[in-house]
Amino acid sequence: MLKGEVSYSDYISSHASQTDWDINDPKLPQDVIQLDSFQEWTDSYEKYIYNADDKNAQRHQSGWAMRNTNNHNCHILKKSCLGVVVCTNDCILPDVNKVYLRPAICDKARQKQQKKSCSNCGAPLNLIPCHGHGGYPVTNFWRREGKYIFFQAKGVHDHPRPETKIEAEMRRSINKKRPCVENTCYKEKRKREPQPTTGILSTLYVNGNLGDHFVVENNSSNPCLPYSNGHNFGKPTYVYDSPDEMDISRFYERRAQFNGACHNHGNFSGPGENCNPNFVEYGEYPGWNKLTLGKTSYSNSFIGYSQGFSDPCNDVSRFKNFRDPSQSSHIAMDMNRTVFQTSKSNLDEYSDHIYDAMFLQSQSNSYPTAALYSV
DNA sequence: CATTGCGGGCTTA
DNA sequence: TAAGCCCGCAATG
Ligand SMILES: [Zn+2]
Ligand SMILES: [Zn+2]
Repeated sequence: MLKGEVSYSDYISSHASQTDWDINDPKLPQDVIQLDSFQEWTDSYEKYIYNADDKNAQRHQSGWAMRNTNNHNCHILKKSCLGVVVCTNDCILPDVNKVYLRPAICDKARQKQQKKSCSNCGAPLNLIPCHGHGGYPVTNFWRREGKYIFFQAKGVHDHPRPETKIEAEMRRSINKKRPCVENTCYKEKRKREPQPTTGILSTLYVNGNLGDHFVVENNSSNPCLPYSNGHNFGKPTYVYDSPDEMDISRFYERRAQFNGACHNHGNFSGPGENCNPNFVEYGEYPGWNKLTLGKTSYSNSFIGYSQGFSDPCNDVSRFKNFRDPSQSSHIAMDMNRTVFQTSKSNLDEYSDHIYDAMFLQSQSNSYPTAALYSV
C-alpha cells in the first residue's frame, strides 16, 4: 500500500494507531491519524491511543480489576492488576462456568471480600494475584495529552478474567437488595416471604443493533428459567453451613478464559484480526445478550449475566446458556438511543446499571455494545 | 457503601 | 532514580 493511502481495513481495525511512542516520552504524537476503539481487555504489552472524549478512556477503565498505584508522576496514571477472586472449592456454576469475582479495588473492601465465602458452594474465596509483569502485577499506564488519551500496558495477565465492573456492581446491588444473606436470617426469611411464585422474572435481551428500544418482559411463568430453583442446581453437596446466600443464588457467568490463547480479544468494538468480537459493524448479529433477573418463592433472587464480548474466542459458550430468545421479547437498542421500559419496580436498580452501561457505550462511539449481559 | 485519583512516605534494587 | 507498595484523604456515585 502506498504511503498515505488508507485502506478500508485501517478504518475498522482497532490496531491502526501508531505505536512508535512510549508513555514516558516527553512528547507524544499529536497528529494521530487513526485512533483506537476502546479496549476493555487489554493484555500483553499493548499501546493504544484513544480519543480524549472516550468516556471509558477518561475513566481509565479496564475489564481487569486495576487499582491505582502511586508512581509519583502526576502526568502518567499508573494502575496495577489485582488479579481475580476464585472459589477455593473450584466449584462449577450451573452454567458450567466458574466463579471469577472481581477483586474489590479498595483495599479495605477487598479484605472484607476475601473473608466472604463462595455464594455458590460456601467454600472460602481466594484472591489470585497477578504476576503478569516480571512476577509483579500487570501495569497499565494512562496519559492524557491534548486530544488523545494514551494507554500502555506492561505484562500479560496470568489469571482468568474477573467480572467486569458492571457485573460486579450488579452483583453487589443484588446483594444489597437482600440483606438477609446470613444464615441466621434464613429461616426468618422464609417466613416472611412465603408466597411462592411471586416470581418476577424478567429477561432483558440486549441486542446490539436490531432496533431502537429496550424492552423488559416479565414472564414469571417461564419454565425455562435457568436458575429459578435457586440452590437446586447441580451441586449435591450443599455445605451451606456458613454464610451467605444459600437461599440466594446469584451466578456470575464466567467462562474460563485465560488470555494466552487469544490476545487482544474481547474488545468492545474490535474488529480484530483473529479474534473477532461479537459486534462488528454488520447488520447481523453479534450477539444479543440477555439479562435475567428473577425472584421466586423463598426469595431466591438471581441474576445471571455475562459479557457477550468477553470471550470472542469461545463463541459457543456465549450462546449455550441462553434461553430460547423466542420465549422472551427482545431488547433491542441502538448506539445512540435507548428506550428503556420496565414494568416491574424491582428492576429499577438493575435498570440503572444497565442504563449506565448503555450510556457509557453510546458516549464513546467506539464500540457498539459495551455492556452485555446474559444468563 | 465502593471507586477513583492523589500524594506522602517507605523499601528495595 | 525507578519501581513497588502501604496508607489516608477527598471527590464521586
Ligand atoms: Zn464455590
Ligand atoms: Zn492481572
